[in-house]
Amino acid sequence: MSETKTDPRVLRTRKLIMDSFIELSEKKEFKDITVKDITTEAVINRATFYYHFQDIYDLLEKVLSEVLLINLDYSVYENSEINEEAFVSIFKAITNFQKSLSNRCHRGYEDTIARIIKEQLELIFYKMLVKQHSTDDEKALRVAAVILSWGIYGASVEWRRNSKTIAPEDFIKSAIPYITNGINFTSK
Amino acid sequence: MSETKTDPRVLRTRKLIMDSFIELSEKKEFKDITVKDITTEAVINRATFYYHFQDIYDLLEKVLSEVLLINLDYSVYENSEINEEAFVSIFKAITNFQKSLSNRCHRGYEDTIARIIKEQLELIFYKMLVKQHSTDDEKALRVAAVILSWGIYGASVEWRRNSKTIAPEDFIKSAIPYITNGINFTSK
DNA sequence: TTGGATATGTCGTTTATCCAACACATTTGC
DNA sequence: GCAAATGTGTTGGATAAACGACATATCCAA
Repeated sequence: MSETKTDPRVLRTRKLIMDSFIELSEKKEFKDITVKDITTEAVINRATFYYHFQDIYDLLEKVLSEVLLINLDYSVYENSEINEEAFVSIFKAITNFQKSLSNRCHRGYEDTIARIIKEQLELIFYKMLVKQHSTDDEKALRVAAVILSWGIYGASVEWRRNSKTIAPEDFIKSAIPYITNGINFTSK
Repeated sequence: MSETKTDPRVLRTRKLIMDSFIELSEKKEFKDITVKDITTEAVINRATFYYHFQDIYDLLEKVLSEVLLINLDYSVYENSEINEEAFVSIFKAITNFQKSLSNRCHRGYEDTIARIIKEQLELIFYKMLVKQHSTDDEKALRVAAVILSWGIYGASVEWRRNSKTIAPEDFIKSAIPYITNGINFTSK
């Protein structure tokens, strides 16, 4: 709730850097983008880059996390408990996100991207679980979040591999009954 | 030529302030715009405003000068000596500029605006005269620039008062022969 | 008229950003 | 293969911008 509001300078600078990176990544592949490119585009000093990010991989992570989070948060605010609707919209968010990535050619960073997606998913699911079950068994909820995140991410991998012709919502909907029944069974 | 390049921070901040001011001046009249409004819109600290501008009138001057200068510079680079074409395009720049102002309602500041326009015109004309006549009689060129700036500005006032139905280019073209003949006569 | 609210301009301190320089790694061209 | 060029990550000192506070001015409603 009460986030200590951060210095407007850092907000500006971070946005400049991230936007410039996104801009550049529409023209070149990630491996061809240098820190100098980014700071030149953003018109900030190269040293300032390192004030905010550890290196260019750190930037990649944070940009991807944020882009993904924007999609996911939307799904969450629309329906703030884990139900069929939420599941479907989160799944669509993931597939959308991966589609936008494939346009930007981050080849060779699939593992990094996969990790980021799962991390963000886990965060989201955990938040929702806490809201839904106000238990204090934090660890159990964390594990549940891990399971859900890996599961839904795995589904997106599967979808991309075989079933791109099926609409994402139909693809995920077909499996949901089994999952949700399972969840209801164990938690009630 | 060799302008000492200025700190990117000040370029950014000045642009933020000026853009915010222009943005605000499309919604309110100048007299209703406060320094706080501007700095809030720009998301900069109020003290920073005073680091760059003496007060809000100073900002008005600089914004107007810059907007006008953009128009004028274009005219100058297109044809860098004072001839009929340059005269016409400068005249059009002035009338354009005044038209854009009348949309933004700077009522009560006509005198300020008139002064700014003449100052900028004088600057432009002086530059062009220096380039054209590489004499070292600086003072004479300054006086000539004053005459030209007042003259062309006066023409724009006259045009706005009576002849808005005539196209600016036709309006100014009708008078040019007499002026340029005069200039050629005295300088050759 | 008064008093509260809002705007102005300034100051001292803290923090973010700039800049030039450095040592080191990687790439590129010959 | 080597040299030159380019990229990386870090440092120390200089400067801009942020922030909170202040005295003062202006405005407006009670």
